[in-house]
Amino acid sequence: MNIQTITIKDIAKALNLSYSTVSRALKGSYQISEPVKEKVLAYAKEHNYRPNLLAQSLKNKNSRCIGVVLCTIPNSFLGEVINGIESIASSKGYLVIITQSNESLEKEKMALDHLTMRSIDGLLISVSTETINTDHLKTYHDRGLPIVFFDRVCEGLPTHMVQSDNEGGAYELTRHLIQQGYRRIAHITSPTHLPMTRERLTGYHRALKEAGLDADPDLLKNCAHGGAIVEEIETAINELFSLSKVPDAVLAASDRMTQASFQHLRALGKSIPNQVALAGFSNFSAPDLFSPALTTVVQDAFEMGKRAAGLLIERIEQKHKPFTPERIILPVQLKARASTGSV
Amino acid sequence: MNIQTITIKDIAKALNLSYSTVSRALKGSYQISEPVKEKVLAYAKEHNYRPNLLAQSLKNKNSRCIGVVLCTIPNSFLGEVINGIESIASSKGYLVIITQSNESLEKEKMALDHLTMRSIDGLLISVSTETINTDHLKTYHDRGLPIVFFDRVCEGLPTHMVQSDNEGGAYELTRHLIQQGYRRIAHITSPTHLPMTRERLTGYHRALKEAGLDADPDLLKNCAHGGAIVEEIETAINELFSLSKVPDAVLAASDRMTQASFQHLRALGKSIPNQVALAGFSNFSAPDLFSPALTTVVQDAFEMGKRAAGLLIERIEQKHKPFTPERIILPVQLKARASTGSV
DNA sequence: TTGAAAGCGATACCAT
DNA sequence: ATGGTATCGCTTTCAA
Repeated sequence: MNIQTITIKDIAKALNLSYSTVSRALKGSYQISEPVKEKVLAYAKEHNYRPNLLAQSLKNKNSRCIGVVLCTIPNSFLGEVINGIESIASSKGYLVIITQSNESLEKEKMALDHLTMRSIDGLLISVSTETINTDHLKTYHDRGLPIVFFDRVCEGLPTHMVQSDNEGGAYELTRHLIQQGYRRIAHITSPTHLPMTRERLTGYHRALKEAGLDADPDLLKNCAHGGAIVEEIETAINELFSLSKVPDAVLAASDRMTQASFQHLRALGKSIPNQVALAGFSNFSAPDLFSPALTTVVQDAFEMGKRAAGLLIERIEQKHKPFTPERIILPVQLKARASTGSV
Repeated sequence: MNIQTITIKDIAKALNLSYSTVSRALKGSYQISEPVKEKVLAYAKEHNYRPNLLAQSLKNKNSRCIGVVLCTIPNSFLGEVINGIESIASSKGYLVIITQSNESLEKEKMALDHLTMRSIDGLLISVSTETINTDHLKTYHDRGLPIVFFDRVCEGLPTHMVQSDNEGGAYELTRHLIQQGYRRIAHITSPTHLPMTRERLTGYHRALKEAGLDADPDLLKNCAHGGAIVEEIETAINELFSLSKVPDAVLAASDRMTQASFQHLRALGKSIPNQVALAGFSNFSAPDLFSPALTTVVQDAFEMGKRAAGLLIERIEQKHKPFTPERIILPVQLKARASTGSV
């Protein structure tokens, strides 16, 4: 249903004008005389005229909507990204439609299909952990849908991407752990096909190498679902602690992984940071309320949303012009706290 | 833009049929012969026909979209509510459009205007703390927009509402605190014009009365912005602790209030639960990771979303039929933890 | 069973 | 400066 009071036709009839004149007057066209403009505007205001956006979209072939696909909304990091997206989008007059993939490729495709059927002007996406093949995105991209990746980006599509400095963050975290005296640092990672995972791994390795430490492959645990399934992380941690040489520190790759690791380490009765240190990528609103307070690398989620939305809208509004895909790397910030012995 | 491959007209031309026949065949109308139906469907599938939902909406005067207005997306409770809403909506073929009011009446009105301009079939709303007057909602409701309230409901509109058992929750929390030996229990509340606030207050008073305790008005602190502004809560707590008779327990009304109270009590160096106990309404995913673990009343956020969406869609699809406004009260669950001395 | 045509609301080209 | 009209893609009434 559409809560519409009057249409252009109503105004035209009431004022004895043609549809086109009213339409033009409403848009402030220079070809319409002042008196007519004023009359139309006044009548429109008085009768609370509101254009039918559906009809406009149908005619103009644009909807001033942008679609967002991400794993899950109840997530401290992504929630802030959404806020960043909305701040830019609404200032430019775009409506944001958010859909969730729940880490499922199937749902990601469905979300994409739905969004495009509803006519979106562009897409912002952080892919699911199952998204190895990107043909579904490529199809739409090739047909002209502007796409910008954020957070979990994908290689292979010539478009913008906005992400955190994953390598730098993992490097800082690892170096910090080493400085604190930890030597057997385990790393719980997301699926390896994600660039993000490889970048973090690179930072981790670089810090180890710089310190002259060996990278023990036993200390690397891969979580195929990126932490969506708690058991996965519990298993990883259990395996780590059944090694002959157990780790003395755990580096977790995401919000959920950090939290799940925390919970499971406590359940196992491990004392943090004495028996084992814990640090991770995370955007909890209050990591200092945990016991002990969590050492984290904080990403600028809001800025990520803003940048991604900005680039997308620029693409949408300059569709004709050629462009060079940009890859934006946002700096992250190490927050050393008690969980790594920093007091 | 619309990623459309072919239209009904294309199919009609290709198969030498009229538009109407194709349209009917696509909908599986009984008036179309099997062979024609099959031909059309096959051709449509082969050429990846996808209906233009904008055009359909314009014609049918429905959009199969429902709008949601809430304070803020990055919120553990509301995030889960959204998931509940989506689970029902998507199963019934509705797209969910989420907008935020950020506790501002102005933004709430704007969100409402935008949503209705985009043609939503119905609205789910949890009002902002500033929403005392509900004329903006009434206007749309009177014009036929189905509305269902959730969480922060409003009186005065003859429509469904879905909320938690606020009175019961506050009662349980207060009774628990009393049982644990606390006697001067402060209550930090949301704005008093919200039914939710009054209900919680009632529960709090009922428990006090039952235990034969006086309700000291000094122990009641009202936060006009419902916790959106941290300073507000800090001030409330500071005032409580500058009383001649300080409280020995604090009952917080929401997620954000609970967290902010926690943080500020710690900043003040108050030992929880020895110097002061803390308990509150909250849906943190891991209240046991706090130090000390938080005693909370947990609301069934997902169920709230499901019920609200279910009622709304029912209203949308049976618009003609008269209905009796329902008020659904969802049970809550007390989780006693260390912050109230329960260890 | 199928087709023709009007119309949803807005826009823009072509006239005047 | 203003009006007439076709069009966007789809649905539906009326006719055949």
